[in-house]
Amino acid sequence: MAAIAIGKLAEVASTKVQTIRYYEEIGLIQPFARTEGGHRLYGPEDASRLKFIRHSRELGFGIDEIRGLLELSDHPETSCSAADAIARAQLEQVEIRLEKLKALRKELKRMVEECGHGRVSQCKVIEVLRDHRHCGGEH
Amino acid sequence: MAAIAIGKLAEVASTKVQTIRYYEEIGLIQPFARTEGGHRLYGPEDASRLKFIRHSRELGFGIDEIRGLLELSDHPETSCSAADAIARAQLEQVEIRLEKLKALRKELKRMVEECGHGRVSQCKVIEVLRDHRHCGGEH
DNA sequence: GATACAATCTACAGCCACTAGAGGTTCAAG
DNA sequence: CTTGAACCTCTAGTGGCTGTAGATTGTATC
Repeated sequence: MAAIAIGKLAEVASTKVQTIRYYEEIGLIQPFARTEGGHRLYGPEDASRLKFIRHSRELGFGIDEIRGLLELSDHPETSCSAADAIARAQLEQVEIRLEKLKALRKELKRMVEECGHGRVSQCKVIEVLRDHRHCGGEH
Repeated sequence: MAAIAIGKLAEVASTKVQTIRYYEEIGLIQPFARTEGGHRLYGPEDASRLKFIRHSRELGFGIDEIRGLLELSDHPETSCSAADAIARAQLEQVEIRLEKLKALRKELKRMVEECGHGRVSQCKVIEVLRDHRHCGGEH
């Protein structure tokens, strides 16, 4: 059987060894066995699982959501509406963050564009930070 | 003199009391005095300072950057180019995050749009999470 | 079989920016 | 003078890892 050590698993899934051990601690992934000396042993399906986790994290899913998605992934016969709901909720969150970030960029842009490069006493950057009312009420 | 207690300061700056104490711990703000019993006393300039800190945090500046901005704010006679640089760096970070978030939204959108609402075994959401290659190479 | 050295083990501390709680003290209103 | 809200300090927890120390194990080479 093609058992691999934790280092190799980390490599194929572009993760750190510690991260895998952390995922084990919180119950996301388990080695199928250990060597006599206690080294963790993983199979190919663990690599898939870990990649699934990492990809979900990249997409901004939290650990609890990933737990849910993994649960679903482990039960292919169930309806995928739960997965859909989780993804939709995440999309909504992303949209919200996106809007906030856009407002933020607008304000920062104005700040640096209005900077006269003189003394701090006339600095728009500092002034805007000092007084929220300069923001045009976007947040 | 118009000394106010920490609760009032928290209120006027829309902060939590604990947050102010935390800011004190890390050296961002200090009460000008204490009562005999040990209660912190603040003046109006502390409210401005705290608002400055909070607004900067809302704009995504980290504590160390805020430390720098406060330092500049305290020295109005110096050049504002440092403040400008900090703000520009922050703007750049925001642009980067914005781009990432947009790519993310795109992927999530495609995920939920392609979901056939059937079984998990045919679910696009799960499938995409499983295999990064479904992403169109955006990240 | 000995040796060297990389990889792994456990356990714990630290990161950021707070937030929450316990258990006790002080302040201000009535 | 009593009540009760607000305050005090101290400690621990959040999320999602990351890093370190010191010991042990696995493997390649001689």
